[in-house]
Amino acid sequence: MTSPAAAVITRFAPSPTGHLHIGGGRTALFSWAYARRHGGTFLLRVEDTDQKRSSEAASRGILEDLAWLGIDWDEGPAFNRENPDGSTTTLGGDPRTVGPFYQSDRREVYDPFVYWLLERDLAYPAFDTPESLTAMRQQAEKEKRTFAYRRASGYDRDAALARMKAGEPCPIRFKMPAEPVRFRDEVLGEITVSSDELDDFVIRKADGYPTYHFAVVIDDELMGTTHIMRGQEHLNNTPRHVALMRVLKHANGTPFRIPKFAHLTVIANQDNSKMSKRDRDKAARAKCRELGIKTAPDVHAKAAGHTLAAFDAVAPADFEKWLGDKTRQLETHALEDLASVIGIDLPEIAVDDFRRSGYLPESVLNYVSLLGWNPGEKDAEGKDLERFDTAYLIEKFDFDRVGKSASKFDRAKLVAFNQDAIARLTDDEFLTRWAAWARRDDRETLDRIGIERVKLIVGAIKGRCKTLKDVRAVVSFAMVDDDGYEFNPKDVEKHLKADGGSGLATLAALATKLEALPAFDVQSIDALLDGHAAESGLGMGKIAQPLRVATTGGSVSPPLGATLAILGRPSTLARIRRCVGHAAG
RNA sequence: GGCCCCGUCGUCUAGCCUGGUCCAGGACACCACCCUUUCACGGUGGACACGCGGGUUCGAAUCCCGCCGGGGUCACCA
Repeated sequence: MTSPAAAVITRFAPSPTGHLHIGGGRTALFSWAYARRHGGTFLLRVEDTDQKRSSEAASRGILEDLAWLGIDWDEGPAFNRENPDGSTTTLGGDPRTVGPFYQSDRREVYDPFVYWLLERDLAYPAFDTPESLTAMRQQAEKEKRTFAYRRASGYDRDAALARMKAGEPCPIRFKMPAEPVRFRDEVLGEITVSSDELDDFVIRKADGYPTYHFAVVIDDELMGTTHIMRGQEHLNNTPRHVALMRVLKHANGTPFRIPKFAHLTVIANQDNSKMSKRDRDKAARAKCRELGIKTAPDVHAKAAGHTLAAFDAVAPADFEKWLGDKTRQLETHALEDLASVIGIDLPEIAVDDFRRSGYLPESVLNYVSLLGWNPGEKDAEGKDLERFDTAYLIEKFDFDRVGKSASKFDRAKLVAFNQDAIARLTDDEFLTRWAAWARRDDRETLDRIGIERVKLIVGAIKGRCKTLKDVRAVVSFAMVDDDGYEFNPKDVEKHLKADGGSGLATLAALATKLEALPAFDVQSIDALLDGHAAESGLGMGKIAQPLRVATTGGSVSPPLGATLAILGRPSTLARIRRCVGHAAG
């Protein structure tokens, strides 16, 4: 038995300002895996102390993102996750009564610690104006040294306390001890920061809310966190937190513990810029500029065949503002509408972006866990082991194999992982997964093709899909009306009219046979085609390509059995008839 | 700019701690060929890296120093 003191408690503490970023997803994954590996507890805490930027919707979105990934939290906000079998599992809860888990609901938790510090002059109210703060910063910059706010030498503590007690709003700052801070990071090693670099940072804002620095320290202590994993952008904050932990005590005199830290590297774009939600808007904006799009009507002018429902919900004036303002973001679906019109793939940044693009959670998890970590094991062929599931991750994950250098996100490799994961799915699994995905993210294909028709040809199309979204492209020829597509002139020439119209003759013969075929399914159609090839002495190419041109307009489509089966007999025959007429006329 | 962190193929990385088995291994991407009714899939093969300069050593991707390069951070945001 492990003693309670040895139990591992990890947490993920997002701030709800939008969907979960892929980097946050990796942090959550590692924290979760570490807790699972040690039979510990993984908890979720929502850091919503910034009233202006936090939202209820974003919190819910992050919970959903985590649940979709399959990362379940033992403690934290309650969430009902729907399982594939239709049942639901409730995530979260508060068995140790360490909640609530929204920091905005914990305000009264922080104040006693603030007062405790205040009484001992380890913290103090500050009354600087924003102007004087800016002036100090500029002065420091001019002198080429780090700006670190320190309490002025003439500070009148009694007067300041009196002003605070009189109700004057003011931030409260922590009085940073003068000694350097040294701590050990599980991945980076020993880190030392001179006290010159540390400031008397704010622990409680004038609005009464604790700052992030204060709330994390208090909450991690109260919730018993033993291991803190977070992005490397927090590395510079850690000395502040450690300094606080060293002086803070509970009411009964017990000092705070110092948990173990592990700072994970940043995930960057290929050009080394930080992956940011704005990258999606940036990509779309650049393409609009390239195409000369300046107004909403310009978008409509190019919209042939594309739905613009979400885009049209955006006021034209707002769209124009968006075009000229790098800091603006378009609503998710509006942006996707726009992207399909201008013909670009938006870079996925948030977990939800990957979900909507049709990636499987297991491949996202697998790929992302390899960014900055690797198991260091070989597979049966002696190659580095790269493809694994979360059970394996849980079994192997530890800090000693976490990398120190930043990594770039390579979408192509993710795609390869996803393609592989899809290929390993059984036909039934694929169908179930696709249907569940399409219900949320591709209603159009689901409605127009329908699960039953996809089922007919699932075996033939599964291997052609790199993502679930690709089903749409693979069956797109079946989504148009029988007279709703063009015949590619070059293909008509090459496969139908050449050789004195032999392709057309084949088409006519095939139409008759197809009409008489007892069962119009993939196998029967393939058998019929094989039979015709043997009988006529023609190569398969001479048979298949004319049919493809006739039924899809071009020379590229899934294997013919599948192509014709999903169209169904009436459409197939109607399309052949139309084509013959077209080529003859 | 100050401080902190990092530096192996285009990208993710193994190897580095405990120097020789590394004229550096794997994966993705790329190129070629094969398979094939198209497009894909698949198969086989190929090209591709130790940032630079010193030092230590019989021997350095591995240890030390310097330089250069990249990233992070400098809020009453988290």
